[in-house]
Amino acid sequence: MLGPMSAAQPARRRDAAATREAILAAAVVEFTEYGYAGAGVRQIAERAGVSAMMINRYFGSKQGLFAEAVDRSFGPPTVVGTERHGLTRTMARALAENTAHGTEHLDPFLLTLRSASDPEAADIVRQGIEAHVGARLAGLIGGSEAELRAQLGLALTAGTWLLRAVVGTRALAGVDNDRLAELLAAMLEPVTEGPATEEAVTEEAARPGRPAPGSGSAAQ
Amino acid sequence: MLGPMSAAQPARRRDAAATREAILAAAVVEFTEYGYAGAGVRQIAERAGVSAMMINRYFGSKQGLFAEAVDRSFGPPTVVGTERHGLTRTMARALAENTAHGTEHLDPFLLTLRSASDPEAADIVRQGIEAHVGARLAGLIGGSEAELRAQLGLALTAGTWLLRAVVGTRALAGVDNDRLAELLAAMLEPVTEGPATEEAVTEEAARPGRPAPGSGSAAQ
DNA sequence: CAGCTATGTATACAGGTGTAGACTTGCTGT
DNA sequence: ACAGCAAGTCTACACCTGTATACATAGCTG
Repeated sequence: MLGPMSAAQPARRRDAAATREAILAAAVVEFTEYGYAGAGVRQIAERAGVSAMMINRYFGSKQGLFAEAVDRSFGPPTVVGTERHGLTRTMARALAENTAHGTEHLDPFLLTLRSASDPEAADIVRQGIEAHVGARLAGLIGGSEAELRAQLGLALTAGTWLLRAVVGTRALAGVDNDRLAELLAAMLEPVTEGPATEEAVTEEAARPGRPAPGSGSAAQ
Repeated sequence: MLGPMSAAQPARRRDAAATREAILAAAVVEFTEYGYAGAGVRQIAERAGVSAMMINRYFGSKQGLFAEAVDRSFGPPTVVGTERHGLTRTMARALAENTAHGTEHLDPFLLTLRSASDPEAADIVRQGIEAHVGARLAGLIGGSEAELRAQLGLALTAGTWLLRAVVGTRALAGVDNDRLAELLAAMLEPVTEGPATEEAVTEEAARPGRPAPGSGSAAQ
C-alpha cells in the first residue's frame, strides 16, 4: 500500500468519500516523509490524484488536514503492543526493527519528529501523542507515575527514530537489530517494569547484571 | 533570554571579523529556535544587524552558514561532562535541568531535532553529532560498543528534548526535575555503566576540534 | 587630501507557499 | 432528456524564500 504512486489508480469517478479518503491517505504519507512544513498541498494533492483545492474543500486548510492525518497516523496500535506481558521486550524489538535502514515503514513517530518544530503543528502533535500512544502505553504500565514513565519510554522511542532512521548516525544505523533490541530493552526496563527505582543508581556501580526479574526475558 | 539583544548593538564600525562573528552567533540562535528550514536569511541578518546578503558574502550560502553554526553549537562540551566518574548522574541531571520549561537554554540538541528533517541539513547534523558529542561521550563510556552505547544515550537525550521541551507533553513538562533525573539515570545506566570492560577507557578516543573539511572556511 | 578597496546596502528575480473566487464538468432525480 | 447541484479544476493573488547583480560608502594607504 501507499506505494510510490497511489495516484496511478484507474481514476475514481466522482465520489466525495473516496476522494476525501485518498487525500487523507496521501497526507499521512507526505507529512510523515517531509514534515508539516515540508509537505506542500500541491504535492499531497498530486499523490491523491486530485487538484490542490480539494484539500481546502474537504479539510478547510492545510492545518485541518494535518490534524486529521495525525489522528489517522496514531490510530492503530503502534510501537507498544496490547499486552502487558513482555511489554519491554516487545517494544524494544519493534523499535529496533522499525527503525532499521531501508525499512520505509511509515511511523507516527516519524511524522511527530519531523513536524514538531513547527509551532502550528506542535499542539496537534502533542494531543495526538498524549491521546493515543501515551494513553495506551500508560495503561499498560500502570502505577502512579504511569504517564510520566510512558512518556519517557516514548522519548527513547522518538530519539531512536531520530538518530537511527532520520539522522542516520553510523553506529546506530549499522548495529544488529538483536543487539540493539537488547540494549533498548535494558533502557526501557526501569520505566516499563519495576515501580520502585528510587536511589541506588549512583555508586551502585555493580555490573548491571540484573537481567529482567523472574527471568521473564523470553516474553514469547 | 535570546531576546532583542544582538541587533541593538550601538553599531559596529566596518569590521569584517566582527560582522562574520555576529552573523554566526545570530545563526546559532535562529537555527536553534526555528530549525534549518524555518530560519530565514533575512531574519538571521536582522538579528545580526546587517543586510541579508552578508550571509552569502561571508558564508557562501545558507547551507554554508548552517554548517558553521552546527559546528559552533556543538563546540563547547554539552550534555556530557568531562569526567568519567558519576557520568550517569551528571548527564541525567543536566538533561532534566536543561529541558525544563521556561529555560530557554540554547542547546545543540534543539538545533539537531529541529533541522534533522531537512535533507539538506541532515548530513551536516550527523557529522556534528558524531564528531563532537558522540565522540566525547563514547570516549567517556569506553569499551567495544562505546559508540553505539553513546548514541543510545544521545537518543534518549534527544527524545527527552523533543517530548519535554519542544512538544511539551504534560507529564514530562510537569514533573519535578529531581524525580526526572532519577528516572533518566536509571534508563541511562545500562548504556553508560555497561557490562563491558572498563579497561579501554584509558585511551583518549575522543578527538574534538577538527572542524570537518569542507564545512569550514567560506567566502574569501 | 586623493583614491582605491574592502565592506555593506538596495533592488530585482525566479520560484515556491497556502488559499480565495470563478469556472467547468459529471452524476442524478424527475 | 433536461435541469440542478455536487465534485472538481483553473487562474490569480499576496506573500515569502534564497541569491545574483548593481550600486554606495567607510576607512586605510599613497
